Formats: sequence, structure tokens, C-alpha cells
Amino acid sequence: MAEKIDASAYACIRDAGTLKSWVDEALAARLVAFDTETTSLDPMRADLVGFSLATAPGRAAYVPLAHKSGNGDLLGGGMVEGQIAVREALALLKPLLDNPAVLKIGHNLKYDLAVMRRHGVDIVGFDDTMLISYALDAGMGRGHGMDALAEKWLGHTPISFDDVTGTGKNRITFDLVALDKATAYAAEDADVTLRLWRVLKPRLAAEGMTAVYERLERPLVPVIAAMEARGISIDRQILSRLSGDLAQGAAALEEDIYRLAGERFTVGSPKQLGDILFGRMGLPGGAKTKTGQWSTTAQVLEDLAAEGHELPRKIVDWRQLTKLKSTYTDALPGYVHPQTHRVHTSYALASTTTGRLSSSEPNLQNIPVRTAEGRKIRTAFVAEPGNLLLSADYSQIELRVLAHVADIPQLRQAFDDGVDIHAMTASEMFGVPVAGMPAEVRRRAKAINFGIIYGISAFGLANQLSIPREEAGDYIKRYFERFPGIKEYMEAAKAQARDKGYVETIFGRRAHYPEIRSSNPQVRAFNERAAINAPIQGSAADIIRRAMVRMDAALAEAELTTQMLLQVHDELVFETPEGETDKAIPVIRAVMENAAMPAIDLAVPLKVDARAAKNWDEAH
DNA sequence: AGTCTCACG
DNA sequence: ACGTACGTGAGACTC
Repeated sequence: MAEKIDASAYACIRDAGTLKSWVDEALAARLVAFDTETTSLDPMRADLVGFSLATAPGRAAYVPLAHKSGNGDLLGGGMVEGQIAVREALALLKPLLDNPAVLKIGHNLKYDLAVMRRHGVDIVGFDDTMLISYALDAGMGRGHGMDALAEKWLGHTPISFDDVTGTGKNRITFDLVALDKATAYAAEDADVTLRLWRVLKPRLAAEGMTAVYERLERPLVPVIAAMEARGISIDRQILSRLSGDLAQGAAALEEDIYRLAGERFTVGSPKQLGDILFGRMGLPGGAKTKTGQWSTTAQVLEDLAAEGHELPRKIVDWRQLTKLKSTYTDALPGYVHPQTHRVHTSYALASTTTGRLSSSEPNLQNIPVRTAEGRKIRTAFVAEPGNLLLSADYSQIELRVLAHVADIPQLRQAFDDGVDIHAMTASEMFGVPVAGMPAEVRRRAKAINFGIIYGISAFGLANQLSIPREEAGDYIKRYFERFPGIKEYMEAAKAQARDKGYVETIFGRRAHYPEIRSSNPQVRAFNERAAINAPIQGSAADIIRRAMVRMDAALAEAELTTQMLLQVHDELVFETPEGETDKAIPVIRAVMENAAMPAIDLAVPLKVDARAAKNWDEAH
């Protein structure tokens, strides 16, 4: 374990001369850990309060810039004396931060990049300990936050943010934290970051993960930071009108629901609903939840509706309307930024086991699309006047990846020939010609194809298709007979997860499954299915990451000002001037379709569909 | 804080 | 004989 961390040695820098000497020290060391302190976790709303530096383990300092005095001060809210002016500090810092020959080390640098960018300073030449940990240990333990990593690798518990700022309604912003407390906290963060880097960085080369980190993780940071900063425009009028429509529809349904139930109750309470449907009304209950309650999922209610019961259908409809209202039409306007008038999501770069991104506050990766009602919400995502939204999405990327990694000749041929992959699967399995194939036959093949990607089980497939488990089992058996490479792939994935503790994507990204050897059969089976899925989902994630990393340069090379706004796993959304849309589409398509090359010679072609329109619904 | 449900790929 | 389709995030309800 590393030497004990002593917070008492940290410096608080309050004059330009001292800061200059620390900057010189960092320049000489060619390396510095860097961390910003601000007033908000949201970089779009954060004001810079100070920053910390560390040049060697234990040698760390905090530089307060905008601390104010708190309560009890006669001049409450006044500036604390003896702080370097922001402009002066940034001028001293800039030659360090934008100098690629000095390695900046941060933890979740996307945040600091965004904050510093707003102050006109670029950070060029950096390492990110969160992303190094993610490249090495995705799927291991409690995530890649600094506190968890400090605990794990340094045996040290850093001062918690909550301890410094308080919690709940007593929480204060960092600019109101006293300087001694702020210094202990902030300098420690830089110190810990540097120490983590010294532990984690050597593991990249030792464990063969340098390429994943340097090609798929690190270069995505400025790309994502720029996307988040751009945001996307939403039309609040459209959302407001939709919200009214949804409220009206839900209110009407509620009256029907009370009438059919014979009493008023909280429709949104699954517990009350279950008691009414399966208790008082005596409808045939099916599945139970893990707490012993009757399950009232949409599937259960649909089944009851199919048997002729009127109430369950009303509940399903009510839930859809209230879901759209609360999660989208009512919530999204609250995310419109007061200055940019746009919505700025946050992408997590290190949250999933497979390599996918995730989006939050708001989540723009789950905007409705599957129903006509839901799609109306997409019409509220719009381009600025004179521009269009351009959506480019990979066609069947996960099945193409499956054809490659499992090396399935029929699948590869089908993608080469550009034929309908689900129809081909149905034809191969059931001996039905593709021409004039019944929709139901194709639907079943499609469900099986998805099932394969998810680590199929007879139970899951039966559930999905509402067919007996035996029949689902027969389908799976037949599938494995027709595509023996699939079974081999699945067994190989499980074996690798068992033997090595992880599985790999085509680019060598690892997804760890530490519980794959669990003595609990359910836990084991769950991990096995995840291990089957991860190389497929993760390889697709790698491919779109590479496309994103290369996109800015390709657009600039073509002298286009089209800008990448959103990523939705297999889709990229851009904002493009109307006049250059036709030039942008082939550039974007080429980058996306060639994203695997030259590192990986995919055995299947990648196909991208692209379209531009005034709003996201019509572009998609 | 945990559970349930449901939005997306 | 179990109980699951893979990966996420958010809102409402409950305790």
C-alpha cells in the first residue's frame, strides 16, 4: 500500500508569485494533477471557485479564486481577501494547461475541460484516471469514482464532499467553504488523483489496454465535452401543447378507470392496482414481483385485455400518457439552459460494463420513438432557423457484429447481399421462402435474433413471443442446428468469462464478470448471458466511439460546419446548415461505415441510414 | 432508500 | 426446481 496521505502539508496559494513557482515546478516535472472547484456539479452552470495542483505525491496545493465569506460575517457574501484575480491566475495557468508537453492528470476531466473551456482555456495533453480505471476494470466493483478508487488502490478515504459542504437544505456552495477546509479537500483530490495515476497508468501497458484507452476512451473526452456544451434546441410550445393533450387524455381515462373499478384509487400505485384487479375483482393473476405483490406490468395487463377485460387496457393507456407527460413533456423544459436556451445532457463515459455511454439529466437516449403518441415528443427536438437536424444510424449493427465475431456464413452472406436479415433467418429456420413471407413468421425470427444477442433462454423467448416454453426451446434448438457457429460463440464467451474473468470486444475492450463463478445458479446464469451479450454490444459501442473520435476532423477537412449533438448507441444526431446537408451526409456516412478500419477488418459491411429534417422525428 | 414500471438501443 | 431475455436512467409511490 502507498505511504500514508498527510493532508496537513498541503499549501493554500494566495499570491501570483507562489502560483508562478508551482507552475514552473509542474513545467519542470512535465506532469501535474489538476482539479477544479466550482459552484455546481453541472459544468454548464458552474462558476470557477478555485483549482488544485499536485506535482508529486504529497506535494499539492489549492488556489482559491472566488471564495466568499459566509454567514456571521458583517459583510456576508463579500469576497475573501487575499485571492489571486481569476484573470491573472488563468494567464499563469494557461501555458501549463494548453501545453501538450506537460501531462495534465485529472479524474473525470470532461468536467474540468468544460469549465476551463468556458474561461477560454483549453486542456491539451492529459490522462484521466477515471477512464484508465474503466479501460482496465469495467465491470469490477463499485464503479470508477475517485472515492471508490482511492479506497481500493490507496487504502485511503478522501474527505467527502458532503463533509465540506454539508447536505440537504444546509448545503453550501463551494465558494462559501472556509479556505482551510477547502484546501484540505481540494488539494487532497489532486494528490489522490496523482497517486491513482501512478498506480493505474502502468497497468495499461502491462495488461495490454493502452490502445483501448488511447483510441477509444481518452480522445472521446473533448468530443463529448463539445457535444454537451452545444446542447440541442427544444420547442417548448410543442411540449406545452402536448402536455395539455396528455393531461386531458389521462383525466378522461381516470374517470373510465374509476367507473370500471367501482372505486377511486391511486392509479399510479401498483400495489393498490394489484389489490383491485386480482383481489377484489378476482381477475386471474399471473406473475408476482419479488416482494410478493401481484405483477401489473404492461405485459400482464395486455394479456388480461386480450381476454376481454376492459379495465387493464385503460390502465395501460393511462400509464403511457402519464409516463410521456411526467418524464418528457413536463420535465424537459426544466432542463433548458437560461443562457443558451438549449438542453445540455451529460454523457457518462465510464458507467456501463460494455463500453456504451449513458446519458442523464436529462437522459436523451430514451426519447420515445416506438409509438405514434411518443414520437410527437421528438417533434419538439428542433434545429435552429436555417439549419436541419441530421440523424445517421447504423443499420442492424449488433447483428452485423454477431456475424463477424461468431463467423456465421449465412449471416455474412445476407449482409453482403443486403437482404432482410430477419426474413433470411426465418427462411433458414422454417424453410419459408422470403418472398411472400407471413409477417408473424418474420416477427418470430426477429425475436430470436434479438434473443441470441441477449444470451437467449427458452423462458425469455417464450415470454417475448407469448408462446409455450417448449416451443421456444424448439426454436432455439433449430437455430443452433442451422447456425452452429452461434452455439460455439456462446460457449466460448462463457468459457472465457469463467477462465479469465472477462470477455473482449473486437477492439480488445474488456468487460469483467467477477460473479460468473458464483455458486448461485441464477447469479451464474445471469452473468453468462451478460458475458454472451457484452462482446456484441461492446463492439458496436467501440465502432461508434471510433466514428465519433474521427468525425470532427472529417467534417473540418470537408470544410463543413455541421456539428455533432447527440449519440444514441447506434445513432448520431447533428445540426447542419440547410445549405451543406447534402455534402455532410456522405462525409458522415463514410466515417461511420469505415469506423472499424483499419484496426479491424470486419467480415461484414456496415450500413448507415441518414436523413435530415427540421425536427428529430422526421429526421429519424 | 427501495421498489415498480417503462422509456430507449 | 429455479426465474432471466442484454445494457441503461427517471418518475411515482411506499415505507
